[in-house]
Amino acid sequence: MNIASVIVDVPAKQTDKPFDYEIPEKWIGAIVPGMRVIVPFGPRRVQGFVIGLKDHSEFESLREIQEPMDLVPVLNSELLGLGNWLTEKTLSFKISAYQAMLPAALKAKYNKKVKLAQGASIEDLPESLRHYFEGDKAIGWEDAVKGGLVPVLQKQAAAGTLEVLYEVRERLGKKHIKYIVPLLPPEGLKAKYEEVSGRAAKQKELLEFFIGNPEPIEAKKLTNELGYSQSAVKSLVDRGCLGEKELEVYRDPYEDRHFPKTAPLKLTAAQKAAISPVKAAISEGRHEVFLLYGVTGSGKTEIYLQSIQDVIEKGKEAIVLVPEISLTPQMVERFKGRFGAEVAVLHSGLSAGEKYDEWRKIQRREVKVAVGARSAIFAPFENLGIIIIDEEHETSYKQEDMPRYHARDAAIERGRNHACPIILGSATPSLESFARAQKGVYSLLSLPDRMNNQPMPEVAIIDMREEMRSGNRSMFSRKLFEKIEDRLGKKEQIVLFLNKRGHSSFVMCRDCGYVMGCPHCDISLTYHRRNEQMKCHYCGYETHVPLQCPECLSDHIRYFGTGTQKVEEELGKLLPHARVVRMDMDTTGRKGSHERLLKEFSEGRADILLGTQMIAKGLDFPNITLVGVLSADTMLHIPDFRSAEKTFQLLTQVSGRAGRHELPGEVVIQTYTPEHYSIELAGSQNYDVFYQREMMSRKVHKYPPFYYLALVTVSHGQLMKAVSVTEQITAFLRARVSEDAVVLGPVASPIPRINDRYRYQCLVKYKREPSLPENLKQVIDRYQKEEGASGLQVSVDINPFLLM
DNA sequence: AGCACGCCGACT
DNA sequence: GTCGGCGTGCTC
Repeated sequence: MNIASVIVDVPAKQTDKPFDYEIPEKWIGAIVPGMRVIVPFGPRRVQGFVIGLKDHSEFESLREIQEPMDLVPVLNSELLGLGNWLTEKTLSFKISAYQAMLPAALKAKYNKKVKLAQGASIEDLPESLRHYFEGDKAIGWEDAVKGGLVPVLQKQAAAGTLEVLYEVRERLGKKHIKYIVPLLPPEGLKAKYEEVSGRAAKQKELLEFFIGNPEPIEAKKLTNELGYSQSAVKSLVDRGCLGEKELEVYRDPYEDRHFPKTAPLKLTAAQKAAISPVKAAISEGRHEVFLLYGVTGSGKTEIYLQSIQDVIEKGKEAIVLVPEISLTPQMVERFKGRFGAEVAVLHSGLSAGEKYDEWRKIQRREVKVAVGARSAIFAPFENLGIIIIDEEHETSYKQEDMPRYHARDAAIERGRNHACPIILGSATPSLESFARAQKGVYSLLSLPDRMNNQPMPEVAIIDMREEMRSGNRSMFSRKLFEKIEDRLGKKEQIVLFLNKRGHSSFVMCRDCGYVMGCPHCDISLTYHRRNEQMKCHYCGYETHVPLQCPECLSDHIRYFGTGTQKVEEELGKLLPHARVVRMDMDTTGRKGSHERLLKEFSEGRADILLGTQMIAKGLDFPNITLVGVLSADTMLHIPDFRSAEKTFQLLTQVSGRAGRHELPGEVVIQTYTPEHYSIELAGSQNYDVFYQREMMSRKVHKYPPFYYLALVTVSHGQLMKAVSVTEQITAFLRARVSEDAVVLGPVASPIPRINDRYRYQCLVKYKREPSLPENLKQVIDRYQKEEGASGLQVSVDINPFLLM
C-alpha cells in the first residue's frame, strides 16, 4: 500500500479524477485516506486529497507525494463517500465537493515566486536584478508582474540562474499560547531553591510559586498578572528548572459569554406525542425522516433539545442546522444553555480561524453537538444519532454555487449512512416536504397549538390602495400608525418588517418614466443613502445620484419604493420620541453588530425594531405585541414559481414574532394585493388551505413537488452566441428525454444580463429521467471547455431554488 | 487551472 | 527571416 490515489486541487473537467502518487518510504502508514497532501502536478505543487491507497498503478512512473498536510485525516471514510455522492447529485467536481465539506481555513493558498537557482550565484545575474535576490531573497510572482519583470526573469530562468518556486500554504495556523511549566517535581524544585544564590530573590519567589502550583501556567499571566519578571523566568528556564511550552488553544467566540444552565422543560401532551416516535427511532437506531410541523411558538426547540439529550445519552452525536445562526443568537443560547461545552457553533459570523477551531472540536470528539448554518451538515462526526434541520423551508439551505447541494438532501444521505433519524422542523413546511409527508415518505409530527395555550396573534390585512384613495400617502396605514402609538404608550415593543434594504429601491423620472438601470446588467440601480450613490446589486457598479433625468433632462426625478432607511427617517419625523433600532445588511455588516442591536432591543432600550428578512425568524421577546409588515407584496412580484410560497412563509414567520408570551399579539399586514391567496391565507394562518391551493397551481404548471427541475444557464458577451448555444442545448436535451418531461427554452433569464454577459436558459421539468444526469454531464463536457476561449459559460443546477 | 508545445501573421 | 498570437492537450 505505497501508492495513493489523490484528487488534486484543480477544478477542471480534465483533472476531475484520481491521480496516483508514490508514498515516500518514511510516510508509508502515516499517509492514509482523507488526508490532505502536497503533490507535484506538472510544474506546480498543489493540494490534494488522498482518497485511497493501493499497491499497483496502471501508470509507469509515479511521482512522489511531497508531504502530508495533516497528521490525522480531515475527512473520514463516510465523508469521502458523501463527497462522491455530492459530485454525482450536483454534477460538480470532486475537489469542489471535498472543499465544501471543510472549513475555509483548510483550503490551500498558492504562492508562486522566483529565487536564485540552486548552485547559481548572484554574480550570474545582470546588475539590475541582483538586489531582488540578495541574501536568499525571493520575489513574489505578483510583484514581478506588477514591476514588468516577468520577461527578464523568464530569460534568467531559462538560462538556469533563477528558478520558479511553487508553494502550498495553509490559510492560517492554529493559535498557540506560550506556557511555562516546571520541569522538575516539587521536591526537585525545592532542591534547586537551595542552590539558587541568595541574591536572586526573584527567582526564589518564582520557584516557591511553582512548588505550590506545579501546573503549567500561561507565560503572560505569570508576568502580567502575577508580577514575576521575564528575566527571572528566563534564568530559571536556562537553569533547566522551568520549560517553555507552546500549547494549542482554541479561539472561542463565546469565551466571555456565560450561558445559564437550563434543565429540560416539562413537555405538553402534544409535544410528548410528537417526540415519542423520534425517541423510538433514536433508541432503535433507525433511519427515518420526520417532518415536525408546528406553528410558531409551539415549542419545537424543546423537542430538538430533548431528542438530542437522548442521543447524547446513547453516546452519539447530533447536528442541528439553523438558517443563518448569527441571526438567531437566541438559538445558540438555548443549545449552549442546555448542553454547555458539548456544543460547537459554526456560522458565518465567525472568523475563518474561529470556525476552524469550532470544527476541530468536532473532529477531536470534544463536543457532541454541532449547531450551524448549511455547511455544518458536513460536521465530521463519526457516530451521528440525529440530524435536525430547523426552519426546513428556508431557501438558504440550498447552496447557490458549486457544489449546488441542498442541506436537506445531504442530511438525509448522512442519516442513511448512520442509520439515524432526521427531524425537519417548520411552521410553514416547504411544499416538497409537506407533500412527502402526505405521501408517507416522511413521518408527519404536528404541534398545532402554541405553548401555554397562547392564542395565535390577531392579523389585520390593510388594503393600501384604499389608504391611497382616502388620501393617506404615507407608508403607514392609519390603523398601523394608531397601533404603534398605542404600544408606545403602553411601553410594549413593536417589530416593523420591510423586505428591502437601502433607502429607496430605484430612481424614476416622473415626466418620461425613465428608470435608472445598470449599464452592465439588466436591472435597476438601487439608491443608497449612506454615500448618496446608485448601486447595482449584481455587479457592484456604482454611480452618483442624477439631478436631472438623463433622457428628457427633466428635474422631476424621484426615488421610488421604500427602504428601511427611509422608514427610519419617516418614523423619526412622525414619532420623534420612539427609539428605533434598524437592522438590515447595512447596519449589521460588521461582526457582532447583529447581536448588539438585538441586545439593545431585548433589554428594552428601544421601542421599535425595524428590519428586513433577517428579523423574520428566531426572535422571541416577551414584550413584542405588535408586528407590522409594511408591504407584503414586494416578494409576490418576483418572477419565480415559489413567490407565493415564499410570501406566505415570510408573512407567517413574521406574524409569529408577536405575542409569544403572556401578552397577546397583533399583526398588521399592509398590501396592495389583499386578495392574493398567499396574503389572505397568511392572514388567517391557514397553512393547510394554502398548501392545497398552491399544490393545485404547481400541478397545473408542472412545477415541484410534482416535477423535478434542472436548469441550464448559458451566458456570453454576445447575445446571439448565448441564444444559439442555448438553442443547441435545448434541442439536445429535448431529443433525449421521455415524453413526460418538458424542456423549456431558450428563454432569457429573469436577469437577462449581468456584468455585460447575456444570460439565456433552458429549463427541464421531469418526473423520472434516469439518463438526464448523464445528458447534462455531456452538455457540460461539450460546452465548458469552450469557456476560456470564447467566454462562454454553461452552468447546470439540478433542483434550482432561484430560476435566475 | 496553469503551462508547454505548436502552427500561422506583421515586424525588429 | 523571427517574435508572438492563442488553439490543443497534458498533468499521476
